[in-house]
Amino acid sequence: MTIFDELKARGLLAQLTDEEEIKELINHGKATFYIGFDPTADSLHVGHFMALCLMKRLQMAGNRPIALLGGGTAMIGDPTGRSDLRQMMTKETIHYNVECFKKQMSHFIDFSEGKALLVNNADWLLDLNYVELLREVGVHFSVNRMLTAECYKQRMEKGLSFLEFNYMIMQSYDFFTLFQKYGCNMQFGGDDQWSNMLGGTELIRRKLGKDAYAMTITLLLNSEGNKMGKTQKGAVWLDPNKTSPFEFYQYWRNVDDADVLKCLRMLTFLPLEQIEEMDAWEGSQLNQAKEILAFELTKLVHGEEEASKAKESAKALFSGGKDTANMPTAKLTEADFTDGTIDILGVLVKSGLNVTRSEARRAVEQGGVMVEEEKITDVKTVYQMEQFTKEGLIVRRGKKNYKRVVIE
RNA sequence: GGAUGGAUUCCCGAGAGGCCAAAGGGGACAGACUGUAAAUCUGCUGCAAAUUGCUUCGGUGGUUCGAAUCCACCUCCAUCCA
Repeated sequence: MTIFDELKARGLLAQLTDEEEIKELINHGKATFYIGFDPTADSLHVGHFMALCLMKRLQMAGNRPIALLGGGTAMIGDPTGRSDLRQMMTKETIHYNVECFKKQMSHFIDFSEGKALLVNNADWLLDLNYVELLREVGVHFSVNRMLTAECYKQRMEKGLSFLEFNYMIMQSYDFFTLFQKYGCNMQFGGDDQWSNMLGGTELIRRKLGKDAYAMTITLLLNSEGNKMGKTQKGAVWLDPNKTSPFEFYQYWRNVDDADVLKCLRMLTFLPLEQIEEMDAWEGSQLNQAKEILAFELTKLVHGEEEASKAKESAKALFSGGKDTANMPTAKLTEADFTDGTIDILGVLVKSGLNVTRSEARRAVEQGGVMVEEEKITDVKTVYQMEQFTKEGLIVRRGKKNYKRVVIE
């Protein structure tokens, strides 16, 4: 199976500027392609992960990837898919985020010996001369056409600043620059980037009279049409300090039935034949597929050892096992106790299971809190410091939130 | 620059001097049912030393016994005019 067919079979391809040409290039390892990542946070998230996987797949097929860090474009802020202005980030924040991205990316992509490149568009965007840019690049863009672009549509009602309006031009200029500097002939990105990417191919055609290609990958949406990888608390991060391997595992273990197969196809490297077998599974059997999904992804992001740990502790918690060694742990200090005691609300808040005491109180009152498999009904329940030594106490809030609480 | 309308809790959105920690919906959280799923039903949703107290309705000041509600100024947003 060719790489192109595989991508297609996995449902990754969304839009392509020239299917035949792109097929030819990537199947024969003749593509030098780039994917842009704007450093809007200090860690990559699931959306980035998909793009990195695509990079990896194509790299394995002999193509050369360029990871473009948007140190310059982040100064502007991509308005795509946003209903309001992004908060402007300081240069320091952007710089810091760029460094974080670099570190994380090197886990996924082999940058050694020029097999892949890592560049930062701050290197060319920041020194641009305004008037010169307008004359060189600005002439090639029609405002009328830009305004009809999908990515600005949502903003036409709420307002779009001139700053953000220029984002497309910056991204187009990136492609143009990479094309000239590194012979980068293709750009990939999320499907929401389509219009920005077309801007680039158009610019290259107009300025150089040459062809470059663009291809978007399907956005990973759940059955309700929301982007996956987002929780109430925010994104699912790849940084283990922001989203622990256990939480990461649990996120995928808990996807809707309707989304499991799609996720397996799009996110894992499991052979398609194996995934097709799972397609026949029904009902509670899907839980196995979810386990596989969660394990595979955790393995890719955090390594096999962490993945096994996460799997074991999940098993222990939900299937009555005894292994508590790998359960997420919360540490209390002596300062958390008054006269050697702490009440249940204090335990819940200090362990991070609840944010406020009011919230913790509600959880207890509604029968959602268990300590060592025993339901707590009294808000005033008090614990002694000694009870947290050694193994500590296993505290549960709701069905899926567990912490082993120990004293330091 | 001018005119008009607007800003309410996580989001949408009622509220038009006391009965307002603020209707209703969504979301989140908890319970029941389940398969760690979905759907459904129930509860709950500012904070706390919790039959009470404290802080909230864009900001600052004012009127009043009492202000989300009235007044003044300011900030931001939308629409129209320039």
